[in-house]
Order: sequence, then structure tokens, then C-alpha cells
Amino acid sequence: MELDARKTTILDAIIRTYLKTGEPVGSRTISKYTDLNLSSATIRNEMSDLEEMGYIIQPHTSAGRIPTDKAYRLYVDRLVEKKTEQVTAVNSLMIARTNRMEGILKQVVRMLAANTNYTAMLSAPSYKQNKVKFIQLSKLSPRQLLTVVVIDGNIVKNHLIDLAEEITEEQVLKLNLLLNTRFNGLTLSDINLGLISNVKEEAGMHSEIVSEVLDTIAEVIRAETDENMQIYTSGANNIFKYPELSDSERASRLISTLEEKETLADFINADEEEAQDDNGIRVYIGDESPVESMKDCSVVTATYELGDGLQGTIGIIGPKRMDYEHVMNSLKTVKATLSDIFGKADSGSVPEGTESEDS
Amino acid sequence: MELDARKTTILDAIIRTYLKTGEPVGSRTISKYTDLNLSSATIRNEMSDLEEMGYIIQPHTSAGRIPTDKAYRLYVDRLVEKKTEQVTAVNSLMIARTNRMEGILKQVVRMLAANTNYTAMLSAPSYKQNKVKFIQLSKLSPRQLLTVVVIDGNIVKNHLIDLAEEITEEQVLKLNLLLNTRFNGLTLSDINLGLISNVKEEAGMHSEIVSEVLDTIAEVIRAETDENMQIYTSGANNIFKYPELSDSERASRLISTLEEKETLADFINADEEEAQDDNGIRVYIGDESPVESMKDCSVVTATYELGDGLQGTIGIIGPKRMDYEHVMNSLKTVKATLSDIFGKADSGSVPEGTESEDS
DNA sequence: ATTAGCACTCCTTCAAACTGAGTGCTAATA
DNA sequence: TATTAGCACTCAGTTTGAAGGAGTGCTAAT
Repeated sequence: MELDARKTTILDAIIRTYLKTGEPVGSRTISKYTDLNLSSATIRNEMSDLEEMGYIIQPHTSAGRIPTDKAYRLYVDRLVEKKTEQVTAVNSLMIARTNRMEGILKQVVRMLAANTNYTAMLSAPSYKQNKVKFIQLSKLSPRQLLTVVVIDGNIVKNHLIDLAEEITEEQVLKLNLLLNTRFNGLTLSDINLGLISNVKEEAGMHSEIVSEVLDTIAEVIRAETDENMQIYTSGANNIFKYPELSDSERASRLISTLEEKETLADFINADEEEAQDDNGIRVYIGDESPVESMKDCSVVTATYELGDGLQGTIGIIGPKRMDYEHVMNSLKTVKATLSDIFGKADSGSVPEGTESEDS
Repeated sequence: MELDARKTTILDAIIRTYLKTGEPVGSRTISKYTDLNLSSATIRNEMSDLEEMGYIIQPHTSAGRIPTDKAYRLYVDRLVEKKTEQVTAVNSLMIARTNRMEGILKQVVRMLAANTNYTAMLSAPSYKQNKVKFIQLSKLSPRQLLTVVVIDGNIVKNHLIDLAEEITEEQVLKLNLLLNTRFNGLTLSDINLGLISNVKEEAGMHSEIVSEVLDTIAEVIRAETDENMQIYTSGANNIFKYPELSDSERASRLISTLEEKETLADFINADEEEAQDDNGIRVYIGDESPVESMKDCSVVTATYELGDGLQGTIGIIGPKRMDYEHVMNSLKTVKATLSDIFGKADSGSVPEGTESEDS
């Protein structure tokens, strides 16, 4: 059997109607809804075919039909083909003058959730391959050393070290020089234990201090690559707007997944080769999701780039009958907005607010 | 009418039973439950009295009784009197060797939620009155300046500044000196705009650069005092374990409150004079809560101190029939554990992990 | 190929009937 | 006088069955 034009139209009508109502849709509804001018009986025949082909199912005999994941997939794929018509320019003004990136991101994710009525998530930009740009040690007190490490993209990390023994200004100066000559320009992954022990030798100072300093730096740097990814979510309560998600059991599972930022990271780190259109938008429908507790949902994600290799992910989590069109447009807009605010060429200029925050 | 010993015993039995079951408790249950050896009829008479006195109510005629807020209050107050018998030493080993404070706090709050089966929240320690300890400017490139500010308690803040014009090493050195002499030892609130403009003049350098640098520092410092308090929550899904909280509407409101960290801050900043026992534990029952959406819940909070003026708050949010005893013990334990891990005297030694993190 | 018509299914709603937990009152009892 | 047994009554919750309605599948007619 083939999915001819008429079947497509009918399927489309079913999906659209179901997206709106959330109720199984019957043949008579479609018969009136479309401009095909077919009687409900004919529609029934076609629906029977569509069911056989796996695009729709009946939740129980003598109920209307609801679209399957396969149908949603088809629908989304066709949606993606339509070029970005109107990226409804979301008012950048809405984003108040918070010049701390964290604040802006939080606002963005909140706005996204409010705007779509679904749950939104956003991962703060992070780097994969970046280089150490600058290292500085400062003596706070005879036994206390402040380490500041700047990596490409102007991410600043710092750490305080308590020394077992005192250190002189001279030693600090020497260490600073050594560290900068040896580490600058290396990627985070280049800095392995081997290199570190090399430098330790080279330093030639009382090795205890050097050890401590280097270990700290190594750890600070490593911490960045580690999955200490920051993920914000908003609008969790929106799931209660969709009866098919809001029974206790499902809701509970979802909420607890949203709390587990680590799990959400699965979406961010999802297979790069995953089908994704030229806007970096990915759509996971039901079972396609990498996360178990979201098998009853659809998740749409987009990657935003801030230039300089810095990138993050935004995502919307909603029922399978989500308004894909709206969601995809919203994501496109946010993507554009974020790039606008932060995205500058690699000119050494910095997104304001890339400063670090204490936890 | 007076609350004699027998009435107290009965009320206690009612509360305890209701805490367990969540169902209205009837006279027969109590008649069996207590060692008073009274018939249900007698209990009924007493219950009738207790109802008149405002300790219990009937949700509807011919239902059992449930405790009112007044009853819970009584119960809790009596509980507090009992001295901390056994602070069941929670295994500190459970807290894996993450040496980043943020990580530990997240783990603590998660553990707390799992342990109590309620929702837990935790605010990261913050300072009220602290002094600038160290300021350092470093030249990253001719037009880029890294500002590092260390405040008392060894909180480190940093920020990158893009300069409109180039700056020389000499100027940086001079500025460093000036900043440290003028700002060191001042509390965050001491540093007002007046002082800043003073220093600007004093610097005598090309005022644009100085302006920019100072503004930045001021802002960085101010940001700390601002309510950028970090609050972690965990176990939101636990509310689904309690039918009285888990209907869509209530759950939705609760969840969205939990998302609004700002609202939760109300508990942290709650009136200091609020009744609080010598462990810094506060109990809000129902309407006593400062937060509207938690009128159906009870909230128990405790303040933990890390010495050095550094303090934060831990809290448990659950149904009014929460196991107050267990919760209070858990909080005590966590409080102790946190102080153990981080709390050192003001020796200049630092809780590991007070380093800042990029967002 | 399409459609009208009809029997059939099964979810939903509603009200009535039933159940059981619990109360309040009264009269008997210790 | 305090306690208790007993009984009538109340009312939420559950079950039951009937009615309604949406929707289907099939068949025969167009």
C-alpha cells in the first residue's frame, strides 16, 4: 500500500486535529475538516489503511484514531522542509539588562517555557577543545596561593591553595613564568599527568609546593572538561497542562528526570550525526528519545553557537502532540537571539558576564 | 476546658496515627492503639472536646478526625523539648570524595531528599558582612584586563574587562597598588559610589580606563551582596508520594515554586527572631509558611554555620503530616556533617572547593 | 470507487443502591 | 460520677446497571 496524496492529506488532518484537541479523532470530524469532500465512510476506509500502515492507532475499539510516533516523525520531517519563513523576532528587549550570562540564560529558558507552555531546558555554553590562555598565581598570604586559569573563550577558573609550607614572592614569580611557558596554548586534554610530572621536575623547587600547585591547576582545568555542565530548566509545571502526562506516576518520573541534570545531558551530548536540519534542530519523538522517562514525550533541541567554538543546547520537552511548528520556530528565534547577544567573532572581545561565579 | 494528660495522650495518638496513614483517624482506632484501655465511646467524648478546643477537625461529618495546625504546633513544640538524643551519625563516607563544594552540596541535598522522602532544599553558604581581602588586575592582552577580587571567607570573584584603549604594564601595577590600599578591609557595603569616584580622581590616570576598571570591580563586588543566592533542591517528585499534595493543581503550584529559587529564599531570609530552637531549626506548619503555595505543607529549616560568619540553610518541604521527628533529626545530622566537612576556624584555611565556577 | 445505512462495540456519564467507617446520643453499668 | 454498650444516623466511596454517544466495520446500493 502506498501513502498517496489523499492519505497524506487525511493523515495530516488527523495529526493537526489531535495536536489541538488531544482527543482521539474520528472519521466524521475529518470528513468535515478537510476540503476533500469525502464522506466519513470513505475516510474510515482510508483510516483503516493508515492504521494498517502504522501511522495511526485506536486506543480502544470504537474510539477515534491517534497518530503514532511514525506519523509524528513524518509530520515533523515535512515541517522541516518548509524553510524558515518567519523567525518571529522575539523582542530582545525582554531580556532585561542583566549583564551576567547566567542571569540571561535563566531568563531565556524561563521565557521559552512561558512562550511555549512546555518545559524548557538550556545548557550553558561550554567548550570541547580549548586552550589554556593564561595562568596566574598570586600570593594571598605566606601560606595561601590564589590560582587563576584563563582558557580560550575567556573562561576564568580559580582556586585557592593552602600550602603546607611558606612560599616566597620570588618562587611565585618563577612558577608563574614556568607555568605560562609550558602550558599556554595547550588544550585541556593535552595536559596529562605525564606533562605535569615533567614540569614538576623542571621547576626544581621544593617539590611539595610545586606538586600542590600543579595538582590544583590540573584539577581545575580538568573540572572544566568534566561533565559539570550547567543546565537550567523551567516550566516543569507545564506538564500538568497535558492530561496525558500529568497522572502522578508519569509526572513524578518526569519531574525527577528534570532534576537530574546529568540525564538531560544525554540530549546535549546526543549523537552528533543524529538527523538534524541545517538549523541544528533535532526532534525526538517518543521512543526516539535517549531518555527512558521521556518515552511519552517529544523533545526538540537546538544547538546555539556563540562563535569561537563555544556552544550550548536549548530544548523543549512536551507531549507528543506538541505544536512542533511553534516550538521549532521558538527555538530558532532563541538561537538567533543568543547568538546576537553573545556571539562575537574571535576578536578577543568577550561576552560580558563570562566571569566566574562562586558556588 | 483543659488539656489534661489523657486528652494529650489521645491527641498525640491521633497525630501519630495520622502522620503514618494520612487518613482521618477514628475513635475505634485510638481505642485500640493506646494503652489507655478506653472504649471508643469514651474516646469519642474526648475527641469531641478536642475538636471544640481546636486541636482536631472532621473533614466531613462521620469521618474520623485530623489534626489542625494548632495540634501540629503543640506536637512539634513538645518534640523540640526532647533533647537531641541520638544524632544518628549519617555516614560521612556517603559523601564521596568530591572536593568541589558545589558537588558536595548537591549530594547533600539529594541524600536528604532520599532519606526523608520529602523535598529538600539547600542554600549555599553566603556572607552578609565581609571584607575585601585582595584585588588583583592582570593584563591578558593590551586591551584586556582580568580582575580578581578575593573577599573574606576566601570567596573569589573575577571578571574580564575589554578596554577601549591600551594599557601599559606600569599602569596596571599602579592600579593594583592603589586598589589594594584603598579597598582592602572594607566591607562590601562600604564601597559605595562616592568612594569609587574618590579613588577615580586619586588614580589620576586616563580616567576612562580607571572608570571602567572601577565600575567593574564595584559591580563584581556588589553582585555578591545581591540575591544571587544559590539554592539547590532535590526530591521534588517526592510530593507525589502524598496524596494530599499530589493533585495536579497543588503539585503544579508546588513544583513551580520550587523552580523559583527566589521564592525559596524567603525561608532562608526569614525573620531571624522567628521561633527557633537552639539548633537553629525552624518549623513552619501550614499557614505559618511565608510562601503562599506551601500553605498545605510544612517546612522545616535549619541553619548551618561554617564558622567565619559563613552560613546557609537547609530545609525540608513535606506534607503537614510529615515525620517531624525524623526530619528534625536528619537536619541536625546534616548540619553537623556540613560543619564537619567545611567548618574550620578562621585560620585562613579554606574550605576546599570555595573556588569559583563558570556559569 | 464512493456512499448510505445499520448493527455493534465500548467509553462515559449518571443516578441509584449498597457498604462501611465513624459519629452522637441514650440508657445501662461499675 | 465516669465509663461503656448499643443503636440510629450520616455520609464518602464503591459498585452496579442503564442510557447516551461517538465511532467503527461491514454490506448493499449508487
